[in-house]
Amino acid sequence: MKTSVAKSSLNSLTGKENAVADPDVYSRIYEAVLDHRLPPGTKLKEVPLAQFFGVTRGAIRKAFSQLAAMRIIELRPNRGAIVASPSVAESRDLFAARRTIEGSIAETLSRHITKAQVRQLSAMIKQEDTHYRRGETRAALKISVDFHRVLASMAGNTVLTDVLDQLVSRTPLVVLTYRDPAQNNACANTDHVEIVEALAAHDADRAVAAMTCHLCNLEGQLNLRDDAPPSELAAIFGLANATQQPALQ
Amino acid sequence: MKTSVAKSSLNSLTGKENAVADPDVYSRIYEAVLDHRLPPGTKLKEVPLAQFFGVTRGAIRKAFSQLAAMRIIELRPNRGAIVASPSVAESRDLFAARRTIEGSIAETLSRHITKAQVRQLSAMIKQEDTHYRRGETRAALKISVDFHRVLASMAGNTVLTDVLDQLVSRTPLVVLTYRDPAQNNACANTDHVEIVEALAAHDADRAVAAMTCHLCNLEGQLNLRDDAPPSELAAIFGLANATQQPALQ
DNA sequence: ATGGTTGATTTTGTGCACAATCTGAGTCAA
DNA sequence: TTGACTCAGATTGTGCACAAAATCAACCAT
Repeated sequence: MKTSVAKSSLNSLTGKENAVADPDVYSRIYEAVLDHRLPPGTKLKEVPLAQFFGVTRGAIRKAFSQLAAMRIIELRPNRGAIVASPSVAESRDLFAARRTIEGSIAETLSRHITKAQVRQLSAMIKQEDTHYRRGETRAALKISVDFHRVLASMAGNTVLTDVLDQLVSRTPLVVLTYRDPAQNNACANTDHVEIVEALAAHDADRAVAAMTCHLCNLEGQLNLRDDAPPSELAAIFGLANATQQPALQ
Repeated sequence: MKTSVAKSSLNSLTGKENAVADPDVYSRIYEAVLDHRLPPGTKLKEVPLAQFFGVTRGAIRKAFSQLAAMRIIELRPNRGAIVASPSVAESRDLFAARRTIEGSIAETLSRHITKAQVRQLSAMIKQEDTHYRRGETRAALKISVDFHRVLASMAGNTVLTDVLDQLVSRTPLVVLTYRDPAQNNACANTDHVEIVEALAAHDADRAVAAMTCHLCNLEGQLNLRDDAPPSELAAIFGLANATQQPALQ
């Protein structure tokens, strides 16, 4: 098979790292989860994945470890990995945490944002818009996520940037899990425009408000009612359900 | 040797976990780093550690992986692990991030804190104080750290709690690295009292101010001047220095 | 039917041997 | 002395075989 060939060529390209997952394996699983090709609750078996990617179980294991750190998958002792199914409470907490952190980032950045940075952000928004118009939802979504990452890195606090990266990475999974099918997610591209305008005007209050509002809008588009009385039970059921019919959804 | 005996008994107690480090190995290394028995820059070799702890290299490796995720150690491909030596900029960012997150936590908690929770926090402060009076600095420091963790969990946002846990865990390493020897670190126990009082009074603004002030005080006790012109060079030098003379510091 | 038990099969976890890589002392030439 | 080169020893990375555990279906008793 071309298993060993693919592997060795990959290694020479990327360089192996101690306890750091092969970035390709990591991102391929991550993308699959975000594409809903692997819906929440799906069991991830090591051997099939290793064979499919042409790597050893060890490589899969490392990727699992990092995906679990990002809360993209859940690692259960002796029982393998499943795609995470974030609860309603956890999803709400995630957005609340993002409001806190990104509010702070918007405030900081509004003080020392440069014109070049404003241009870069505007370019991202334009690109995002182009993808949306062409119906390339996935590409647009990716840029939309990157927009927040870039914003964080521009603010200059590396610790907050790292922390936010974890939160931003988890968000698409939440969105896909609780996206309201009735509601068309006209992703608030105008929100991003408003944020950049406020930043460019060096108006901290307005920037924070715009960011908070944007995140609230995003959360508001989701179906995050915990009305179901046995909420925990429902989560378990949904989880077991997905495990049994992973290919059907 | 009792290697295998110690290992199997440990396993039966803790239960092995997929890609999750043995908690004992993890915390023993963590404690050693925080005790400055392993100063920043120290090389951590797998085989000696494995022999010392009576576990296999695999167990050490998993612990490394998690310690690296917490930024307690740094993992360099093919070159092993060293104790992290946080830069001045990173340390400042860490405190800034904590102010953001813990400010939010204080604000949230000030709204729905219960009397029982106030009692619990007061008890922790009292215990911390007792340890300080007895000169048990290490025990006191541990409670002091836990105080912030408990505060976060009381606020109820699990995502923010997790995120803050990472930051809080890294803080002692920063403090030990940049502690000003001249300044006696009369750890601001009174700060904690003030925070709890503000929370108990349901005064959000005062609680946020108290928390921010506390973290600023903590940071202010450190020697975080980046006056050295080649700051990056200084970091590298300090790092290499520590690597070569790990036992002397 | 329902609940519990057993055992074959699948899946995850781990130890070890070997491969790949790095380190540092030694050598030599400029 | 400085710099480049080489090579032995030390250290990290990985694949595989085996061990441990969970799963699932079949079976039995109630």
